[in-house]
Amino acid sequence: MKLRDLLDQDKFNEVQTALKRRGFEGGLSKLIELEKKRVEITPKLDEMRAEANKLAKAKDIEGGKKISGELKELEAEYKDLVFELTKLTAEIPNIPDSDIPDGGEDDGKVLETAGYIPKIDNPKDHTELGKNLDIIDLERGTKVSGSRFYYLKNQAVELEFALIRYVSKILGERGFEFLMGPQLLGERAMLAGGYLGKAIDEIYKTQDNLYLNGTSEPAILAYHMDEIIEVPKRYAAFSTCFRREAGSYGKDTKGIIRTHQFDKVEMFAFVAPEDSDDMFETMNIIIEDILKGLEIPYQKVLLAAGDLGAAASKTVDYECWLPSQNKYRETHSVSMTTDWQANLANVRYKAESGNENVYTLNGTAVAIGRMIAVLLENHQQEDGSIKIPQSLHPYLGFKEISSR
RNA sequence: GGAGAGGUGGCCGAGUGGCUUAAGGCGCUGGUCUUGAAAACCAGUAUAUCUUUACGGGUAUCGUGGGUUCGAAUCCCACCCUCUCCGCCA
Repeated sequence: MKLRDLLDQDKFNEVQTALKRRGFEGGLSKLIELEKKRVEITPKLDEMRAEANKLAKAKDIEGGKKISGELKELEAEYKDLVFELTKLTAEIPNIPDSDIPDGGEDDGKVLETAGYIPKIDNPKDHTELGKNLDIIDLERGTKVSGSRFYYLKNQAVELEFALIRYVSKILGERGFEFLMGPQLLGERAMLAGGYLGKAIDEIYKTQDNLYLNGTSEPAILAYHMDEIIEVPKRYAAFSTCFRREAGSYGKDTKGIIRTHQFDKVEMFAFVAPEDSDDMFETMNIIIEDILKGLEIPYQKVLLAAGDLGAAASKTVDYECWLPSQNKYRETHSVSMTTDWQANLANVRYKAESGNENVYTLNGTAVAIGRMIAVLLENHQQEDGSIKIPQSLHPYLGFKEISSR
């Protein structure tokens, strides 16, 4: 969406109504007010500059002096306007897709349920399983770095590597290029990704003004920052992810479901707008392939408008069955971000009508911590051992994890 | 971290206050010539934004942000980045 389109009253009303669905009320009218002003003074400014240039060329010192004072004032005003506009623009979240439900966290719509829920009497949770098998050490993680940190050990570490290779194979076959990049990111990358607005409390910041990424998404987006690229481009990136988990006190304090640090393979795509729905579908299919291969029951949930991240217009969460909690828990998520991120990161492609912003999409391929928890719990046996699903056998030297 | 040198169009590179409308070269596109190609020659070749039915025209951009000046790629200040050497280091 372009700012100028909002100068049209009908369009403005439409956008404002749509944004209200996701709980965004203020800001928009202020933005329009400033934009109107900008559009008004731009030609004036250009004219005055043209005049000043003419005088300078003619070496008219008197006339030049006269105009340069006024010019400076107008330039200062213009600069303030642009600064304010940039700030406000970044605060406006993406417009929610008209297909998604109203409401908040509890109003997502279950689209599909797949897989068979395993029959386990008195299922142990992954914390207990991990401890008994000596593959997850939470106590020492806490000793060293505080709550929400953990060590993976032995077969759990191998399981991580196997999961990475397993999803990499699937992603490679789908034409994804692999990326590993910086995990400390500059301000512009984080801003463009949509992480410095409402979500800023989730992000660690260093004394060098670099931010620890909470996902590799902003690093991939910023890879093509200020570029005109060929579309489509598909990337799969591995990164460790850091999250402050501010405001989630008391939630998931046990185990490795919600931690300050975990590893993840992320999908990201730059596409032409007309191909974005297909790419969204592709990412969904990939996730479903991955989960089916791992023999994990899951449900697919279309998030409600009030539950979206700033950049997203539409998000589908995948929730895997967690036997110890007797419910589905989020492990994957796919988001359509339309041109929202590309607008801030200035990523364009050559369209027929000229250079246009690309559409971007992102989705989880595998978030290791949660996936290990889900695997351990769903594939636990009565004797406390873990049966490894067949799809991972090529990447592991064992077919089960047991306490010797 | 210390010392020095730098940052100019897609790339190389000239440019120490107005003759720059950023020279020249390379690359790329089109044309002439050719059976075809190469070479040669000719022409074109940034982005954003405003304006115009169109042709065209205006403005901004020489790492970023300020400053000096009628006028800045050029002078001043701050910051960022790159390279070389030294130190430290998986």
